Amino acid sequence: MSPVEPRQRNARGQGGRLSTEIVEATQRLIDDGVDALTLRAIAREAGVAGPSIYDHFANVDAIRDEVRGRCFDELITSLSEASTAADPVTRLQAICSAYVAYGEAYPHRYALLYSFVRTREQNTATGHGGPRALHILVESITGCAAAGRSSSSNPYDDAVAVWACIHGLTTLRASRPDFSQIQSDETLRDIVHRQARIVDLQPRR
Amino acid sequence: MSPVEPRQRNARGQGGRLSTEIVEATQRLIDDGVDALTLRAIAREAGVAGPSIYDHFANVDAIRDEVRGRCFDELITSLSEASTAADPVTRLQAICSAYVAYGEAYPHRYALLYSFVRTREQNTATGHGGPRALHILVESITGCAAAGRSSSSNPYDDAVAVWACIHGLTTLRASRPDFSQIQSDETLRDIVHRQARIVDLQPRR
DNA sequence: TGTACATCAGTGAACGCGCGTTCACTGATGTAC
DNA sequence: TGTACATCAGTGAACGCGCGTTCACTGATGTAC
Repeated sequence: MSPVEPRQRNARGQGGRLSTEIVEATQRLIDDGVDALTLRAIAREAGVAGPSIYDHFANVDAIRDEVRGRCFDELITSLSEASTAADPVTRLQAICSAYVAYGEAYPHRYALLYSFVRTREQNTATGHGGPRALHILVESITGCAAAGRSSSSNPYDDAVAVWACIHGLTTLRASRPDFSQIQSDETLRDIVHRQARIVDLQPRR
Repeated sequence: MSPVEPRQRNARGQGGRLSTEIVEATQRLIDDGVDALTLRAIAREAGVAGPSIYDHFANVDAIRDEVRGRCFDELITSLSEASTAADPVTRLQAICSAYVAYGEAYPHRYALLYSFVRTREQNTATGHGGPRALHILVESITGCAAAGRSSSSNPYDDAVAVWACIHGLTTLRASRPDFSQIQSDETLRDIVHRQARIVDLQPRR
């Protein structure tokens, strides 16, 4: 549990590095699904004494917010990297697959993104991940419509619908891992196609 | 916080009533969004000494499971009661509205329904709410298809899709209360119509 | 080149608190004789 | 009708624990002279 050899303290002038180590330690605890994220548990995981946290963060919520922001960045990066295919429908599909895959790979990080937000400051501080993800979807659906592959007359509205639906599928996959229908790629495909009003070139079946 | 006059103990033979009072107290705490649901907090809310809980429940998880089961029953009842309209599309829409409305009225109860399940026993003990809700959707979509109002060739698959999507909309509404697009009835209507493959008699607009 | 001092990056002990859990108990109410 | 006893529905005190937070401290490393 605790590291065998004691942590080597950062060199003079490198004190800020502990800040990153604290955030990474917290992310590990979140990934492990710990129920109670405490300051002392974070300090233990980072290999540091409890009070050392205070030089870098005011409290656990501040650390959690930092992790949340990182996770949003990760997710957005993942969506951008998936957005490479030339065919607009393939691209939309890849973006949505990447979205769901992130939630599947890191269910606790994903849950953190959409956890109840206590204060308005937290909301405005880290709440931009949703709109950024949404923007990628809007662009993608706009591309499908421009290519005549979607009958969407309002890509923004349809992107919101796609977002809500793949969010639902992602969280259901986490809470019902035994429900094969929900885990199926086919289900994801159908949901996205319908909400994005994709016009199939050749109807399936 | 604590009741003014001390709780009157149950009459002889009525000891089991405290069990219900404990569950109700826990539900109040959950509705209030308390972060840490502790045995002592539940006892305080129920107006009872901490150890008194042990006569009725082994631990907090057992109480939470009981609350979870009740909430599933509530939700299913609410869906059934909404399922009255003669027109099958109106009926499906009413069921989905009731679903989302439950999550809106009791966001913390709804979150409890879909929270991570620790043990398989808990899952099988209270996990039947999902399938029951799903069954109502399957029947409703089947009704739409039979009336020629849905082009669904597989009501079960489409019901799963509808379920995942309205689940996503419900949780997004809770975590993004300021996002008006998500709160809109129009968005809910569009999502359900598309996933249930509803054939509009007269195209909108 | 020495040396005194300042600063940096943390540590260890201590505090008061709420927690889960145990244990012997209490007082009201029913029941056997 | 009395009375001793059993049972029921809890209670209060106590325990050991982990928590957040404070405070004075430590020891390594840079810097001024």
